[in-house]
Amino acid sequence: MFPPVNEQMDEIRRGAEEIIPEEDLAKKIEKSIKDNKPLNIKLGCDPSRPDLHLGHSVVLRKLRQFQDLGHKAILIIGDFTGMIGDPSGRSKTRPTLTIEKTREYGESYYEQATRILSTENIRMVYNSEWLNEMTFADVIKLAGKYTVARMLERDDFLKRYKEGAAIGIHEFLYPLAQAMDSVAIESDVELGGTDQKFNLLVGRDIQREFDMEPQVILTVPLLTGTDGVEKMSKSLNNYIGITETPKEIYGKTLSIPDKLIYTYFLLTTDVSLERLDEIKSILEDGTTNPRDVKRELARTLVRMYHDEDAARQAEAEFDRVFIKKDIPDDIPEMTLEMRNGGLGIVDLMIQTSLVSSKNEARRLIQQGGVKVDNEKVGDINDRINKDKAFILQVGKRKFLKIVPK
RNA sequence: GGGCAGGUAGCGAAGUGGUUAAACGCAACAGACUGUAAAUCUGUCGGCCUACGGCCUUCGGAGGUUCGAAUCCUUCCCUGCCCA
Repeated sequence: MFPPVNEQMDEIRRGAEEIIPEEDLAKKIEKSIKDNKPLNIKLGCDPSRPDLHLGHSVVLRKLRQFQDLGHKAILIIGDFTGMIGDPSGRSKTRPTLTIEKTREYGESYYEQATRILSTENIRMVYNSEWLNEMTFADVIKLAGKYTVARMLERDDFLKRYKEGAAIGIHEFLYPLAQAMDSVAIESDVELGGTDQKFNLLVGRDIQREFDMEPQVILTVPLLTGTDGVEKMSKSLNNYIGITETPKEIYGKTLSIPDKLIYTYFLLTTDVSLERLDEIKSILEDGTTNPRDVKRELARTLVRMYHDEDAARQAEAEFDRVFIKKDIPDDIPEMTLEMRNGGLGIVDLMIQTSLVSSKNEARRLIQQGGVKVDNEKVGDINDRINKDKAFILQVGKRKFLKIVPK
Protein backbone atom coordinates (compact mmCIF):
# COMPACT_ATOMS: atom_id res chain seq x y z
CA MET A 1 0.00 0.00 0.00
CA PHE A 2 2.72 2.49 0.89
CA PRO A 3 5.85 3.09 -1.18
CA PRO A 4 9.11 2.13 0.50
CA VAL A 5 10.62 4.44 3.06
CA ASN A 6 13.49 5.69 0.94
CA GLU A 7 11.23 6.53 -1.93
CA GLN A 8 8.91 8.39 0.39
CA MET A 9 11.71 10.33 1.98
CA ASP A 10 13.12 11.43 -1.36
CA GLU A 11 9.80 12.76 -2.42
CA ILE A 12 9.22 14.48 0.88
CA ARG A 13 12.61 16.15 0.94
CA ARG A 14 12.03 17.93 -2.31
CA GLY A 15 11.78 21.64 -1.71
CA ALA A 16 11.59 21.17 2.03
CA GLU A 17 13.59 23.60 4.10
CA GLU A 18 13.86 21.51 7.24
CA ILE A 19 12.59 18.24 8.57
CA ILE A 20 12.92 17.96 12.30
CA PRO A 21 13.95 15.35 13.21
CA GLU A 22 14.47 13.65 9.92
CA GLU A 23 15.19 10.24 11.45
CA ASP A 24 11.89 10.31 13.28
CA LEU A 25 10.05 10.86 10.06
CA ALA A 26 11.68 7.80 8.57
CA LYS A 27 10.71 5.86 11.66
CA LYS A 28 7.14 7.02 11.52
CA ILE A 29 6.91 6.09 7.89
CA GLU A 30 8.40 2.72 8.60
CA LYS A 31 5.87 2.13 11.31
CA SER A 32 2.99 3.24 9.13
CA ILE A 33 4.05 0.76 6.51
CA LYS A 34 4.30 -1.99 9.07
CA ASP A 35 0.94 -1.23 10.65
CA ASN A 36 -0.59 -0.32 7.33
CA LYS A 37 -1.81 2.87 8.90
CA PRO A 38 -1.50 6.29 7.26
CA LEU A 39 0.17 9.14 9.10
CA ASN A 40 -1.81 12.20 10.10
CA ILE A 41 -0.33 15.14 8.27
CA LYS A 42 -1.43 18.42 9.75
CA LEU A 43 -1.65 21.79 8.09
CA GLY A 44 -3.03 24.81 9.86
CA CYS A 45 -4.94 27.22 7.68
CA ASP A 46 -5.67 30.86 8.21
CA PRO A 47 -9.25 31.44 7.18
CA SER A 48 -9.05 35.21 7.17
CA ARG A 49 -7.64 35.45 3.69
CA PRO A 50 -9.64 33.12 1.57
CA ASP A 51 -7.84 33.60 -1.73
CA LEU A 52 -5.12 31.08 -2.22
CA HIS A 53 -2.05 31.85 -4.29
CA LEU A 54 1.14 30.11 -5.29
CA GLY A 55 2.66 30.99 -1.95
CA HIS A 56 0.09 28.79 -0.23
CA SER A 57 0.50 26.19 -2.91
CA VAL A 58 4.02 25.38 -1.77
CA VAL A 59 2.93 23.83 1.48
CA LEU A 60 -0.29 22.46 0.02
CA ARG A 61 1.67 20.68 -2.64
CA LYS A 62 3.86 19.19 0.04
CA LEU A 63 0.74 17.98 1.76
CA ARG A 64 -0.47 16.53 -1.51
CA GLN A 65 2.74 14.56 -1.81
CA PHE A 66 2.03 12.99 1.54
CA GLN A 67 -1.46 12.14 0.36
CA ASP A 68 -0.07 10.55 -2.76
CA LEU A 69 2.19 8.46 -0.56
CA GLY A 70 -0.92 7.20 1.17
CA HIS A 71 -1.09 9.45 4.19
CA LYS A 72 -3.95 11.47 5.53
CA ALA A 73 -4.18 15.23 5.18
CA ILE A 74 -5.76 17.09 8.04
CA LEU A 75 -6.63 20.69 7.39
CA ILE A 76 -7.17 22.70 10.49
CA ILE A 77 -9.14 25.83 9.91
CA GLY A 78 -8.06 28.32 12.52
CA ASP A 79 -11.48 29.73 13.05
CA PHE A 80 -10.96 30.13 16.78
CA THR A 81 -8.38 32.87 16.47
CA GLY A 82 -10.41 34.31 13.65
CA MET A 83 -13.38 34.65 15.92
CA ILE A 84 -11.55 36.27 18.78
CA GLY A 85 -9.44 38.40 16.48
CA ASP A 86 -5.76 38.93 16.66
CA PRO A 87 -5.05 42.20 18.41
CA SER A 88 -1.32 42.11 17.78
CA GLY A 89 0.16 45.06 16.01
CA ARG A 90 0.78 43.25 12.77
CA SER A 91 -2.50 43.18 11.03
CA LYS A 92 -4.55 45.68 12.88
CA THR A 93 -7.32 45.59 10.38
CA ARG A 94 -7.94 41.92 10.85
CA PRO A 95 -11.61 41.81 11.64
CA THR A 96 -13.20 39.41 14.04
CA LEU A 97 -15.26 36.94 12.13
CA THR A 98 -18.64 35.50 12.87
CA ILE A 99 -19.09 31.75 13.00
CA GLU A 100 -20.91 31.87 9.71
CA LYS A 101 -18.07 33.74 8.11
CA THR A 102 -15.45 31.35 9.35
CA ARG A 103 -17.50 28.46 8.00
CA GLU A 104 -17.89 30.20 4.70
CA TYR A 105 -14.17 30.89 4.49
CA GLY A 106 -13.45 27.36 5.58
CA GLU A 107 -15.57 25.99 2.75
CA SER A 108 -13.96 28.32 0.30
CA TYR A 109 -10.53 27.34 1.55
CA TYR A 110 -11.38 23.71 1.12
CA GLU A 111 -12.70 24.24 -2.36
CA GLN A 112 -9.52 26.00 -3.41
CA ALA A 113 -7.14 23.76 -1.53
CA THR A 114 -8.59 20.69 -3.16
CA ARG A 115 -7.53 22.02 -6.50
CA ILE A 116 -4.15 20.91 -5.23
CA LEU A 117 -5.06 18.31 -2.66
CA SER A 118 -6.78 15.05 -3.26
CA THR A 119 -10.27 14.70 -1.84
CA GLU A 120 -9.55 11.06 -1.13
CA ASN A 121 -7.73 11.04 2.15
CA ILE A 122 -8.44 14.35 3.68
CA ARG A 123 -10.19 15.73 6.69
CA MET A 124 -11.02 19.30 7.53
CA VAL A 125 -11.70 20.46 11.06
CA TYR A 126 -12.28 23.74 12.79
CA ASN A 127 -10.12 24.28 15.82
CA SER A 128 -12.84 26.11 17.71
CA GLU A 129 -14.21 22.61 18.16
CA TRP A 130 -11.77 21.99 20.97
CA LEU A 131 -10.22 25.39 21.71
CA ASN A 132 -13.59 26.89 22.39
CA GLU A 133 -14.24 24.18 24.95
CA MET A 134 -11.25 25.03 27.07
CA THR A 135 -11.90 26.85 30.30
CA PHE A 136 -9.70 29.57 31.63
CA ALA A 137 -8.34 27.04 34.09
CA ASP A 138 -7.46 24.75 31.21
CA VAL A 139 -5.66 27.56 29.52
CA ILE A 140 -3.65 28.39 32.60
CA LYS A 141 -2.78 24.77 33.05
CA LEU A 142 -1.65 24.62 29.45
CA ALA A 143 0.36 27.81 29.82
CA GLY A 144 2.02 26.26 32.84
CA LYS A 145 3.54 23.63 30.61
CA TYR A 146 5.70 26.19 28.90
CA THR A 147 8.09 28.82 30.13
CA VAL A 148 8.88 32.35 29.20
CA ALA A 149 12.48 31.46 28.54
CA ARG A 150 11.41 28.83 26.07
CA MET A 151 9.04 31.23 24.40
CA LEU A 152 11.88 33.66 24.02
CA GLU A 153 13.73 31.09 21.99
CA ARG A 154 11.63 32.21 19.10
CA ASP A 155 13.83 34.69 17.23
CA ASP A 156 10.94 36.98 16.59
CA PHE A 157 10.16 37.18 20.30
CA LEU A 158 13.76 37.39 21.32
CA LYS A 159 14.44 40.15 18.89
CA ARG A 160 11.51 42.18 20.07
CA TYR A 161 12.35 41.48 23.67
CA LYS A 162 15.90 42.72 23.20
CA GLU A 163 14.74 45.79 21.35
CA GLY A 164 12.21 46.49 24.03
CA ALA A 165 9.34 46.18 21.62
CA ALA A 166 5.94 44.92 22.62
CA ILE A 167 5.08 41.29 22.98
CA GLY A 168 1.47 40.63 23.84
CA ILE A 169 0.65 37.82 26.24
CA HIS A 170 -1.76 36.44 23.71
CA GLU A 171 1.16 36.04 21.37
CA PHE A 172 2.59 33.54 23.79
CA LEU A 173 -0.74 31.79 23.80
CA TYR A 174 -1.06 31.31 20.08
CA PRO A 175 1.75 28.79 19.74
CA LEU A 176 0.16 26.89 22.61
CA ALA A 177 -3.24 26.98 20.97
CA GLN A 178 -1.70 25.71 17.78
CA ALA A 179 0.03 23.01 19.75
CA MET A 180 -3.32 21.95 21.19
CA ASP A 181 -4.48 21.41 17.62
CA SER A 182 -1.69 18.92 17.19
CA VAL A 183 -2.76 17.18 20.38
CA ALA A 184 -6.41 17.17 19.37
CA ILE A 185 -5.89 15.55 16.01
CA GLU A 186 -2.89 13.48 17.06
CA SER A 187 -0.75 14.73 14.25
CA ASP A 188 2.31 12.78 13.16
CA VAL A 189 3.70 15.46 10.95
CA GLU A 190 2.94 19.15 10.82
CA LEU A 191 3.72 21.25 7.79
CA GLY A 192 4.28 24.97 7.63
CA GLY A 193 6.31 27.81 6.24
CA THR A 194 9.72 28.52 7.70
CA ASP A 195 8.15 31.33 9.69
CA GLN A 196 6.13 28.70 11.52
CA LYS A 197 9.09 26.70 12.72
CA PHE A 198 8.86 27.76 16.31
CA ASN A 199 5.13 27.21 16.57
CA LEU A 200 5.48 23.78 15.07
CA LEU A 201 8.20 22.88 17.53
CA VAL A 202 6.02 23.91 20.44
CA GLY A 203 3.55 21.37 19.15
CA ARG A 204 6.13 18.66 19.78
CA ASP A 205 6.68 19.72 23.36
CA ILE A 206 3.03 19.96 24.19
CA GLN A 207 2.27 16.63 22.61
CA ARG A 208 4.93 15.14 24.86
CA GLU A 209 3.21 16.75 27.82
CA PHE A 210 0.10 14.89 26.79
CA ASP A 211 2.06 11.67 26.55
CA MET A 212 1.89 11.55 22.83
CA GLU A 213 4.62 10.77 20.39
CA PRO A 214 5.77 14.19 19.18
CA GLN A 215 5.04 15.21 15.64
CA VAL A 216 7.74 15.65 13.08
CA ILE A 217 7.81 19.09 11.63
CA LEU A 218 8.50 19.97 8.06
CA THR A 219 8.99 23.50 6.92
CA VAL A 220 8.94 24.84 3.40
CA PRO A 221 10.47 28.11 2.18
CA LEU A 222 8.33 31.19 1.84
CA LEU A 223 7.78 31.93 -1.80
CA THR A 224 8.97 35.29 -3.05
CA GLY A 225 6.30 37.19 -4.92
CA THR A 226 6.30 38.43 -8.50
CA ASP A 227 8.11 41.58 -7.46
CA GLY A 228 11.11 39.49 -6.54
CA VAL A 229 11.44 41.25 -3.21
CA GLU A 230 8.73 40.49 -0.69
CA LYS A 231 7.15 37.20 0.14
CA MET A 232 4.10 36.51 -1.92
CA SER A 233 1.01 37.98 -0.38
CA LYS A 234 -2.28 39.29 -1.49
CA SER A 235 -1.95 42.59 0.26
CA LEU A 236 1.30 43.37 -1.52
CA ASN A 237 -0.29 42.48 -4.80
CA ASN A 238 2.68 40.41 -5.84
CA TYR A 239 0.80 37.16 -6.03
CA ILE A 240 -0.39 34.68 -8.58
CA GLY A 241 -3.74 33.32 -7.48
CA ILE A 242 -4.49 29.71 -8.15
CA THR A 243 -8.01 30.55 -9.24
CA GLU A 244 -6.90 33.18 -11.69
CA THR A 245 -7.48 32.92 -15.41
CA PRO A 246 -4.95 31.21 -17.65
CA LYS A 247 -4.07 34.53 -19.16
CA GLU A 248 -3.29 36.05 -15.80
CA ILE A 249 -1.34 33.13 -14.49
CA TYR A 250 0.69 32.99 -17.67
CA GLY A 251 1.36 36.71 -17.81
CA LYS A 252 2.16 37.14 -14.16
CA THR A 253 4.52 34.20 -14.27
CA LEU A 254 6.47 35.77 -17.10
CA SER A 255 6.82 38.88 -15.03
CA ILE A 256 8.77 37.27 -12.24
CA PRO A 257 12.47 38.14 -12.19
CA ASP A 258 14.67 35.60 -13.93
CA LYS A 259 16.44 34.72 -10.73
CA LEU A 260 13.26 33.19 -9.37
CA ILE A 261 12.64 30.79 -12.22
CA TYR A 262 14.31 27.82 -10.62
CA THR A 263 12.74 28.44 -7.25
CA TYR A 264 9.31 28.54 -8.77
CA PHE A 265 9.92 25.32 -10.63
CA LEU A 266 11.12 23.69 -7.47
CA LEU A 267 8.43 24.90 -5.15
CA THR A 268 5.32 25.42 -7.19
CA THR A 269 5.36 22.86 -9.96
CA ASP A 270 5.26 19.14 -10.36
CA VAL A 271 8.12 18.82 -12.82
CA SER A 272 10.27 15.80 -12.16
CA LEU A 273 13.44 15.93 -10.13
CA GLU A 274 15.44 15.10 -13.28
CA ARG A 275 13.90 17.97 -15.18
CA LEU A 276 14.62 20.24 -12.23
CA ASP A 277 18.30 19.43 -12.48
CA GLU A 278 18.25 20.09 -16.20
CA ILE A 279 16.55 23.41 -15.65
CA LYS A 280 19.13 24.36 -13.12
CA SER A 281 22.02 23.69 -15.46
CA ILE A 282 20.31 25.32 -18.41
CA LEU A 283 19.85 28.47 -16.39
CA GLU A 284 23.41 28.40 -15.21
CA ASP A 285 25.28 27.70 -18.42
CA GLY A 286 23.76 30.68 -20.17
CA THR A 287 23.31 28.98 -23.53
CA THR A 288 19.56 29.13 -23.43
CA ASN A 289 17.47 32.21 -23.25
CA PRO A 290 15.95 32.27 -19.77
CA ARG A 291 12.79 33.47 -21.40
CA ASP A 292 12.20 30.05 -22.86
CA VAL A 293 12.57 28.42 -19.49
CA LYS A 294 10.23 30.93 -18.00
CA ARG A 295 7.71 30.23 -20.70
CA GLU A 296 7.88 26.59 -19.79
CA LEU A 297 7.24 27.55 -16.20
CA ALA A 298 4.25 29.67 -17.14
CA ARG A 299 2.80 26.88 -19.29
CA THR A 300 3.34 24.39 -16.53
CA LEU A 301 1.52 26.51 -14.01
CA VAL A 302 -1.41 27.19 -16.28
CA ARG A 303 -1.62 23.49 -17.04
CA MET A 304 -1.66 22.68 -13.35
CA TYR A 305 -4.53 24.99 -12.51
CA HIS A 306 -6.36 24.74 -15.81
CA ASP A 307 -5.30 22.41 -18.59
CA GLU A 308 -2.96 21.87 -21.49
CA ASP A 309 -5.24 23.68 -23.90
CA ALA A 310 -5.53 26.71 -21.71
CA ALA A 311 -1.76 26.81 -21.41
CA ARG A 312 -1.29 26.80 -25.17
CA GLN A 313 -3.93 29.43 -25.65
CA ALA A 314 -2.55 31.65 -22.94
CA GLU A 315 0.87 31.49 -24.53
CA ALA A 316 -0.45 32.23 -28.00
CA GLU A 317 -2.46 35.09 -26.65
CA PHE A 318 0.53 36.46 -24.80
CA ASP A 319 2.71 36.33 -27.89
CA ARG A 320 0.08 38.10 -29.88
CA VAL A 321 -0.49 40.89 -27.42
CA PHE A 322 2.95 41.51 -26.05
CA ILE A 323 5.37 40.32 -28.67
CA LYS A 324 3.47 41.24 -31.79
CA LYS A 325 1.80 44.05 -29.89
CA ASP A 326 -1.55 43.04 -31.22
CA ILE A 327 -4.84 43.46 -29.46
CA PRO A 328 -6.16 40.70 -27.20
CA ASP A 329 -9.33 39.00 -28.29
CA ASP A 330 -11.41 39.11 -25.18
CA ILE A 331 -11.50 42.79 -24.40
CA PRO A 332 -14.08 44.03 -21.95
CA GLU A 333 -16.73 46.10 -23.60
CA MET A 334 -18.48 49.22 -22.50
CA THR A 335 -21.18 51.34 -24.02
CA LEU A 336 -20.81 55.03 -23.63
CA GLU A 337 -22.93 57.98 -24.50
CA MET A 338 -21.17 60.07 -27.12
CA ARG A 339 -22.83 63.39 -27.58
CA ASN A 340 -22.23 65.65 -30.52
CA GLY A 341 -18.70 66.89 -30.56
CA GLY A 342 -17.39 63.79 -28.84
CA LEU A 343 -15.60 63.50 -25.60
CA GLY A 344 -12.24 64.73 -24.40
CA ILE A 345 -9.74 61.89 -24.13
CA VAL A 346 -9.10 62.65 -20.49
CA ASP A 347 -12.78 62.54 -19.60
CA LEU A 348 -13.12 59.37 -21.57
CA MET A 349 -10.44 57.72 -19.48
CA ILE A 350 -12.10 58.88 -16.31
CA GLN A 351 -15.51 57.70 -17.36
CA THR A 352 -14.24 54.28 -18.22
CA SER A 353 -12.46 54.23 -14.85
CA LEU A 354 -9.23 53.14 -16.46
CA VAL A 355 -7.58 55.85 -14.41
CA SER A 356 -8.45 57.29 -11.05
CA SER A 357 -7.74 60.94 -11.65
CA LYS A 358 -7.42 63.40 -14.49
CA ASN A 359 -3.83 64.04 -13.62
CA GLU A 360 -3.08 60.38 -13.99
CA ALA A 361 -4.80 60.38 -17.36
CA ARG A 362 -2.79 63.37 -18.52
CA ARG A 363 0.41 61.87 -17.27
CA LEU A 364 -0.19 58.66 -19.14
CA ILE A 365 -0.99 60.53 -22.33
CA GLN A 366 2.11 62.64 -22.02
CA GLN A 367 4.14 59.52 -21.49
CA GLY A 368 2.75 58.10 -24.66
CA GLY A 369 0.92 55.29 -22.99
CA VAL A 370 -2.54 55.85 -24.36
CA LYS A 371 -3.81 54.59 -27.68
CA VAL A 372 -7.09 54.82 -29.49
CA ASP A 373 -7.54 52.18 -32.15
CA ASN A 374 -3.84 51.52 -31.87
CA GLU A 375 -2.89 55.10 -32.56
CA LYS A 376 -1.00 56.99 -29.95
CA VAL A 377 -2.87 59.89 -28.43
CA GLY A 378 -0.54 62.83 -28.81
CA ASP A 379 -2.37 65.56 -26.99
CA ILE A 380 -4.26 65.67 -23.74
CA ASN A 381 -6.82 67.90 -25.39
CA ASP A 382 -7.70 65.43 -28.11
CA ARG A 383 -11.37 64.80 -28.52
CA ILE A 384 -12.76 61.47 -29.41
CA ASN A 385 -15.68 61.55 -31.72
CA LYS A 386 -16.58 58.19 -33.12
CA ASP A 387 -19.80 56.62 -34.09
CA LYS A 388 -18.37 53.13 -34.34
CA ALA A 389 -16.89 50.95 -31.68
CA PHE A 390 -13.23 51.58 -30.95
CA ILE A 391 -10.46 50.27 -28.76
CA LEU A 392 -9.01 52.34 -25.98
CA GLN A 393 -5.68 51.15 -24.69
CA VAL A 394 -4.02 52.46 -21.56
CA GLY A 395 -0.53 51.26 -20.88
CA LYS A 396 0.44 47.87 -22.13
CA ARG A 397 -2.21 45.87 -20.47
CA LYS A 398 -5.44 47.73 -20.17
CA PHE A 399 -7.75 47.45 -23.12
CA LEU A 400 -11.35 48.52 -23.39
CA LYS A 401 -13.71 48.32 -26.29
CA ILE A 402 -15.99 51.30 -26.31
CA VAL A 403 -19.30 51.20 -28.11
CA PRO A 404 -20.83 54.64 -28.60
CA LYS A 405 -24.53 54.93 -28.32
C1' G B 1 0.08 56.96 38.82
C1' G B 2 4.89 59.23 37.02
C1' G B 3 8.78 59.85 33.17
C1' C B 4 10.19 59.40 28.09
C1' A B 5 9.98 58.37 22.69
C1' G B 6 6.84 58.35 18.70
C1' G B 7 2.30 58.82 15.07
C1' U B 8 4.76 61.94 7.67
C1' A B 9 2.16 59.84 1.01
C1' G B 10 0.95 52.00 -0.59
C1' C B 11 5.22 50.58 2.75
C1' G B 12 9.93 51.90 5.02
C1' A B 13 12.13 56.42 6.26
C1' A B 14 14.06 62.00 6.08
C1' G B 15 12.55 66.74 7.36
C1' U B 16 11.85 69.99 13.41
C1' G B 17 9.23 77.94 11.49
C1' G B 18 9.71 80.20 5.01
C1' U B 19 12.27 77.80 -2.80
C1' U B 20 8.42 71.52 1.27
C1' A B 21 3.34 68.64 -2.36
C1' A B 22 7.20 67.24 1.34
C1' A B 23 14.54 64.14 0.44
C1' C B 24 15.73 58.97 -0.14
C1' G B 25 14.75 53.54 -0.64
C1' C B 26 11.10 49.72 -1.94
C1' A B 27 6.65 48.69 -4.39
C1' A B 28 3.57 50.69 -8.41
C1' C B 29 2.89 53.08 -13.38
C1' A B 30 4.67 54.87 -18.39
C1' G B 31 8.49 55.10 -22.19
C1' A B 32 13.01 53.23 -24.59
C1' C B 33 15.47 48.89 -25.32
C1' U B 34 14.91 43.61 -25.25
C1' G B 35 14.49 37.90 -24.37
C1' U B 36 8.82 38.82 -21.57
C1' A B 37 5.01 42.07 -18.00
C1' A B 38 13.00 39.72 -16.89
C1' A B 39 17.52 42.95 -16.67
C1' U B 40 19.04 47.91 -17.75
C1' C B 41 18.15 53.08 -18.65
C1' U B 42 14.74 57.43 -18.55
C1' G B 43 10.42 59.61 -16.70
C1' U B 44 6.08 59.65 -13.37
C1' C B 45 4.23 58.39 -8.72
C1' G B 46 -1.82 64.50 -3.84
C1' G B 47 -6.18 66.84 -6.46
C1' C B 48 -8.17 70.45 -9.88
C1' C B 49 -7.73 74.09 -13.81
C1' U B 50 -8.85 77.88 -19.69
C1' A B 51 -1.37 74.50 -17.70
C1' C B 52 6.34 75.63 -19.29
C1' G B 53 1.74 79.04 -15.18
C1' G B 54 -2.31 79.10 -11.43
C1' C B 55 -5.46 77.26 -7.49
C1' C B 56 -6.91 73.79 -3.57
C1' U B 57 -6.13 69.87 0.10
C1' U B 58 -2.39 66.87 2.78
C1' C B 59 2.33 65.22 7.46
C1' G B 60 -2.81 61.11 14.01
C1' G B 61 -7.77 64.49 15.47
C1' A B 62 -9.36 69.41 17.14
C1' G B 63 -8.02 74.22 18.42
C1' G B 64 -4.20 78.20 18.91
C1' U B 65 0.51 81.36 18.13
C1' U B 66 2.61 83.54 13.53
C1' C B 67 3.00 87.56 7.73
C1' G B 68 4.05 82.20 7.27
C1' A B 69 3.71 75.61 10.55
C1' A B 70 4.63 68.77 8.91
C1' U B 71 7.84 71.86 11.92
C1' C B 72 6.10 76.19 18.00
C1' C B 73 1.87 75.94 21.96
C1' U B 74 -2.74 73.62 24.10
C1' U B 75 -5.80 69.54 24.20
C1' C B 76 -7.60 64.86 22.69
C1' C B 77 -6.80 59.94 20.46
C1' C B 78 -3.36 56.03 19.41
C1' U B 79 1.52 53.18 19.80
C1' G B 80 5.92 51.83 22.30
C1' C B 81 9.60 51.93 26.31
C1' C B 82 11.11 52.93 31.37
C1' C B 83 9.95 53.75 36.75
C1' A B 84 6.06 52.62 40.36
